Amino acid sequence: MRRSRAFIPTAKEAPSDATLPSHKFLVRGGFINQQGAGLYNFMPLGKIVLEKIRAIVKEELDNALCQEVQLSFVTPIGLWERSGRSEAMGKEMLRIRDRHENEFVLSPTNEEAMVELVKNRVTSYKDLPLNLYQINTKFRDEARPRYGLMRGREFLMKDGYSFHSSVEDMVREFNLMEETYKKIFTRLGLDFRVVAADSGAIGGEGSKEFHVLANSGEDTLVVCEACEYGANIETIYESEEEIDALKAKSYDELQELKIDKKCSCGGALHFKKGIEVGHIFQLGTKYSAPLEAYFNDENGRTKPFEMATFGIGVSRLVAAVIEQNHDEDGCIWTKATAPYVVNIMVSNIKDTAQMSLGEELYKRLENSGIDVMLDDSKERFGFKMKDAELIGFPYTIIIGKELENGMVQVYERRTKETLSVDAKTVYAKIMELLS
RNA sequence: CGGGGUGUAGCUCAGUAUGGUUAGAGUAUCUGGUUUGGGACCAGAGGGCCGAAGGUUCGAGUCCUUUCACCCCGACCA
Repeated sequence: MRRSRAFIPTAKEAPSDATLPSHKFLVRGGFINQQGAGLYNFMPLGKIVLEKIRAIVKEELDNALCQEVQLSFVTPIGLWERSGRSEAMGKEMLRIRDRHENEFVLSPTNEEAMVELVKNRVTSYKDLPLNLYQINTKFRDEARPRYGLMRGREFLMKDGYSFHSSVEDMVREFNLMEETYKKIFTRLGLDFRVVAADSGAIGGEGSKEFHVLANSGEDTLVVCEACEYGANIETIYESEEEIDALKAKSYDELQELKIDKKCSCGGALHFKKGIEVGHIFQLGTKYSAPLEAYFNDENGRTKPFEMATFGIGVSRLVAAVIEQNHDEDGCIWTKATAPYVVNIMVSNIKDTAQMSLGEELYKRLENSGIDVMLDDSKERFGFKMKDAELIGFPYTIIIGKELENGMVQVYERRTKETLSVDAKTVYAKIMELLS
């Protein structure tokens, strides 16, 4: 993309109500803008990031033999009445009426719809297991939406549902999804923890949450510094009385308290703040039994499906990446999530030598499949640097006055270090950095 | 859902206690000039139904009523 043609309305000032870094920088960087309470528009940069995350999620799920579908966003109220969740979810479900006065719900989640989809279409144990997912808009009418993309009312979520002929097979899939989720978050370049969790309104037995570690997270986790153990503190309160005394304390107080308890591996336990970006549940027959979704087993017996469900907050991940990766100047995208990985900054576009080198590099990198931005805007050097830092390109090639000596600079956003490189070898250098 | 707050230029905000010329600033935008390695400088220009609807008044951004929207604290919540 060329900066001179791009719709990237960056701003010096953040909206006064934004408190989180991700909210401030995503708005200032021209990624998103607010449409209403808990409602956000994605502008070109935000849309690219969202699609990149979505593509990685899809690729890993497809590798694990999950299949993507797309369920209707507007669903008849009857679907929710049959499962009893019309009542249970209450006002969080946004209800609307059509011209015939029929009542509908904007899907907050899709267990019912997915069970209905599979019911009577898969009727034999021979056709199991089956794992279907979608990456689609959800709407939850939160009492108080806040924190930008972190807790919106309308959001993009991947929700997956698996169907099995036995509990053992369901647990196998549950474990497979845990591994798949780890691959996804690792590929995204995130520092995360898998923790034992409370299963909340969805219900079911085994449940694990995936948290991106960030100071601004809304959840408090207890994590072991030595092994992989981690738990959401909500769960611990319920199961371990001795830590219950800490319940009333604030997070800051918690930080100062030493937990005498050691992890079973012997490592020390620490409190961390986390952003929940994934949640997997073992459902069993919680939905299949009441909705009468049955199959025949090898003995010809009719049984409800054993089910599990798997969620990833795709639009929340956009914010989570920034909560974990930013500094006072703006966003620091990971290589996998950056809207453009390389920014070629032509310091003075009136300088034909600078401009033609910029164009040449732009073409070469694009031909190599690199997502690259050519900053051919008329702005001055300082403005362009501030802009690049705010947007957060992982690398910026600075083509400026040093070109007279045949040199350009490679600026790394995360470290803010600048490396002087011969203009002739900068392409190879970038390819090396990106490999 | 309880409690509190805010709506004035694209954005960030003054102005409202005590009603009174033509509603301001910064920033952004446009023109021209000077600049050209860290959001530059000078000069000029455009941009407003003061959230909306009623009311009081000779006169309302300012006072009253209603309403809508957004935000903050809490409760709730994948």
